[in-house]
Amino acid sequence: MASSYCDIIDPSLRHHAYSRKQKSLGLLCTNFLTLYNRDDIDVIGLDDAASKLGVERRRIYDIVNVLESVGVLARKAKNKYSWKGFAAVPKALQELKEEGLRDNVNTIDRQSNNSVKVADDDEDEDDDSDSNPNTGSQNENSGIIKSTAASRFDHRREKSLGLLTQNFVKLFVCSNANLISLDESAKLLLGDGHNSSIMRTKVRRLYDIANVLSSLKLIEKTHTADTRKPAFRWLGLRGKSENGSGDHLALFESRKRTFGADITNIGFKRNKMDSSVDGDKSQNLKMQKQIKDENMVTVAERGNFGQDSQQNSGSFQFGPFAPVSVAKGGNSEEKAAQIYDWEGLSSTFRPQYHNQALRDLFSHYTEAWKSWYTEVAGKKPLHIS
DNA sequence: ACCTCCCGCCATATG
DNA sequence: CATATGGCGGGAGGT
Repeated sequence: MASSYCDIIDPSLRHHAYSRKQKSLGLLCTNFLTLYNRDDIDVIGLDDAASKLGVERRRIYDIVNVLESVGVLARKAKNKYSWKGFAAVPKALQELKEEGLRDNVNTIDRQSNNSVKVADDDEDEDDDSDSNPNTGSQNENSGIIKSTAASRFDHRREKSLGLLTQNFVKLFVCSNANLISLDESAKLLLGDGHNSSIMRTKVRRLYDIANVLSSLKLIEKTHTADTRKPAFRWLGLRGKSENGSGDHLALFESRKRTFGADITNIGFKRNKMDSSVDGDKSQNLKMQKQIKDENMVTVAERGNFGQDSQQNSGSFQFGPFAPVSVAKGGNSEEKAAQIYDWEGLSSTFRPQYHNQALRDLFSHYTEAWKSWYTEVAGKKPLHIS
C-alpha cells in the first residue's frame, strides 16, 4: 500500500530535487542503448558516450563491461568498443553455457589441449583463461570459472565486473533455475566466503549487474516465492529457443532517426561530504572454494524447457524501452503485465515540469516510446512538444 | 532500520 | 610519466 501507482511525478515540486533513480545504471544503460542501438553504429568512443550521456567515465565502464560480457559490445581498442547489438547475445549466451557446463564437471586438469575452440573463430569476445606459463594448476570449481590463485596477476580480471557478470549469467543458463535469490547468487558466485564484508561488496556488484541486465531485459527483479528475499528471474531470449539449435533472433534493429537533443543527464549530484576515511585495511583474503552446486536454488516455476510463460499479448519487448522500475504489484508474486500507455500518456498527459531533471527523464521516455512505437506499429510518430 | 546501489577515491594497467 | 581502467566500499536515497 505504500507503493504509489505512478511515481513519475513527484508531488513535491520542491526545489530541484535530486533523484537517485535518474542516475541509476539501469536507466543509464537504457539511454546508452537508445543512443547506440542503431544499425549504423560502428565504433563507440567512451568519451563520446560519457559526454553524450552526461555521466562520468567511470559509469560508462560499468555498463560497457557487462554489455560486453553478454556480447552486445566488443572491445576494439583502448577507448573504443564496437557495437554488436542484441543479435550477438544468443551466441554469447550459448558460449557461456558451454563454458560453464564444461567446467562444471569438476575438471581436475585444464591446459590440456583437446579440441577446444571450434574452427570458426572470429574476433569475438570471450577471452578464455589465458595460458599460464607454468604453475598453473588451474583448478576449476564447479560451474563458475573462478580461476585459482594463479599468479598474483590475474586478480584484476578475477574480480572484474565482467567476469562476475558472466558467472552470474551462467548460473541461469547452466541450470534449470529461472529464479535465484540475491543472496544465493552472491554465495554461489562467491568462493564461499561468509565474511560479511566480502559478501556485502559482492552484493553491491550484483545489484549493479542486475540493473543493467534488467535494462537489457535479460533478467527481472523479483522476490522469492515466499516473498521476501529479493531475487532475479531469468528472462533470457524472450521468444526463441535458446537451448539446442539456436536460430537467429529476429530482433529488430532499430534505426531511429537522430535524436534531437542529447540525453545529457546533467544534474545535481549528491554531495559527498568529505570525511576522514583512511583506515584502510586491505584484506587480501584469498577465496577459492569448492562450490557445491547441485542443491542450489530456489528454483522455480517452470521446468527447464522452453521459455517461461509471461503473457505477452502482442506486447513483446526487447528493447531498452519501457520503464524499468514500473513493476511493483503490491504483493502478487506474479506481476501482471504492466504495459503502459505511453501514447496516451505522452499526448494527453503532458505536465509541465518545473524540475529539469524530471523533464529530461520524461522526454527521454517519450522519445524512446516514439521510436519504438514507430517501428513496431509502423505509424508516424506523433508530435510532442 | 534495512535495502539499494551511486559516487568517486585511488590502485593498476596500459600506452 | 600520463592516461585509461576499474576495484571497492562509504554512506546517501528509497521503502
